[in-house]
Amino acid sequence: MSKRSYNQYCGVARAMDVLGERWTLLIVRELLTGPKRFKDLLEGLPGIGTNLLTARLKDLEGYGVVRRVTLPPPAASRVYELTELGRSLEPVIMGLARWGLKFLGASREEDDRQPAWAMVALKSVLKSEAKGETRESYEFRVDDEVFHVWIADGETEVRQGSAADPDLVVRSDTQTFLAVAAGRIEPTEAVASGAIGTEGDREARERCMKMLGAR
Amino acid sequence: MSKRSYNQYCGVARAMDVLGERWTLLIVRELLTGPKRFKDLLEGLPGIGTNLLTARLKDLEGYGVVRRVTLPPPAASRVYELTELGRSLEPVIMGLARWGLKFLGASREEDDRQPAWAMVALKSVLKSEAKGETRESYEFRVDDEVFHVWIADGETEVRQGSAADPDLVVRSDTQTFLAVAAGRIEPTEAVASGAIGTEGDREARERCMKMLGAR
DNA sequence: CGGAATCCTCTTCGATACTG
DNA sequence: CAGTATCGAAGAGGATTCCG
Repeated sequence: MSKRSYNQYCGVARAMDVLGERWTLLIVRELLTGPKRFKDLLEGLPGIGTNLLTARLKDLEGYGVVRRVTLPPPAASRVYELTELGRSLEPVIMGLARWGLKFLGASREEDDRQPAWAMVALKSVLKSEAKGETRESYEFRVDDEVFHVWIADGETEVRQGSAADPDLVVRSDTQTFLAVAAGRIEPTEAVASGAIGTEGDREARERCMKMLGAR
Repeated sequence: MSKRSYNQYCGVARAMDVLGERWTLLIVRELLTGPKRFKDLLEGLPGIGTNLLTARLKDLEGYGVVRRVTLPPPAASRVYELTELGRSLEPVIMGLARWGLKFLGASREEDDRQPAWAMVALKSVLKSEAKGETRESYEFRVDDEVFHVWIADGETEVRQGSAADPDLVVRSDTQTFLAVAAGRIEPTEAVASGAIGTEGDREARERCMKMLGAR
C-alpha cells in the first residue's frame, strides 16, 4: 500500500507526491470556491469516476489538505472543504490558471463549461494594482450561477452566492464571461455590446472593468 | 494517438493537460536551472526511464514549452532548454516549491538529494520586496553544498558554486536551512542561536536575513 | 554519447454496476 | 446521496537492444 513517491528531497517533488496524481489539482480547484458535497465534486469533474474521487479525497484528507465536515442542521450534509494548508495552494492554482489561459484560445466543441471555472479564471487575472484603496463588492450572475468578489485591504475574495449589498451587479452568459476572463474580449466592449449587463454605481463599474483588464 | 485531456474549458485544466502527467513538472524544474542534455535530465530524475523522458520531452516540445538546441562548437552537444513559455512557469514551480517545503520537514532515508534542488528551494523563499537597490552577492554553504545568490537591478539569480567575492557567507545545516525557508524558524533567531553562522558585512547580513523572511 | 524501439509486468484509470 | 466493488483499457517502470 506504500504510495508511489518521487523520493526526492525537494519541495517541488514533495508537492507533486501530494498533488501530482490525475485529478488531484482539479479537486483543489473545485474546493477553492467553497465546500462541496461528493456529488457536487462529481459534477464539477466530468469523467472522474466515483472510485477515483473517493481515493483522491482520502489521500488529500490524509495529507491535511482537505477536511470532511458535517454542516450544522438543518443542512446536515457532509461536505469537503480545504484546510488552511489547502487554501494556501491558491497562489499555485491561480498561477496555473493564468498560464493555462495561453492554451485556452480555441474553445473546443468537446469541452465542458462551468461558471465556477470562469470565477477561477477571473480571480487569476484580476489586476492587483487596481485594487488600491478600493473597498467594495461585485456580484456576478453568470447564466444561473451567482458569485461575488469582495475587495478590501488589497485582498480579493471570490465566493459562491450573492453579495450582501453589492456595489455592482454584473450579468453575463458563460461564453462571454470566459472570453473576457481569457482576454479575448475587452470588458468595455462586452458592456457596450450588451453581452455584459451591469447594475449599480458607475464608478464601481469602471473600477470593476479595470480589474478585469480593461485598458 | 489522441492525447488524454480533461476537456474542460478552464485554464487550470488546460495547464494540467500539458503539465499534469507524471514527471513533467519535474522536468521543467530541472530545466529551470539551465539547459540540460538528455543524460543530465536522466540523472536529475532518478527512476524516470529513457522511454518516458523521451516521450515527455517530445510532448513538451510539441506544446512549445521546451526547445531542442545544438550548442555551438566546440561543445556541439544537443541540449533541451525552456522556451519563453516554459520559463514563464517559474512562478508556478516556485509556488509549488514553497508549498512543498511544508512536507519536507522529515528527511527520509530513501530520498535523493541534489544541490540544484536546494537552489530552487532557496530561490522560492527569497522575498522580492527586500531587493530594492541592493547589488550584492551571498554565498550559502548548506552542509557540503555551496551555492550563491546574486542580486542586481531587482533581479535575483541563484547559481551553483561559490561566489567570486561574496558580501556575505552563510553557513548552516540542511535542517536549519529548510526550517528557515519553510518559515518555521526566524532567520534572526537561527543566527542568534548559532544554527546559522555568517561571515561578512553586517548590513549585508541584515539585508540577507530580510530576504529570508526576517521581520 | 544520445536517444529510439521493444517487451513484459505492474499499477492506475475509467466506466459501470451495485450497496449502505 | 455517498460511496464500494469490479473489470477491461491505458499508462508507468525497468531492462534490454539497436542505431547514428
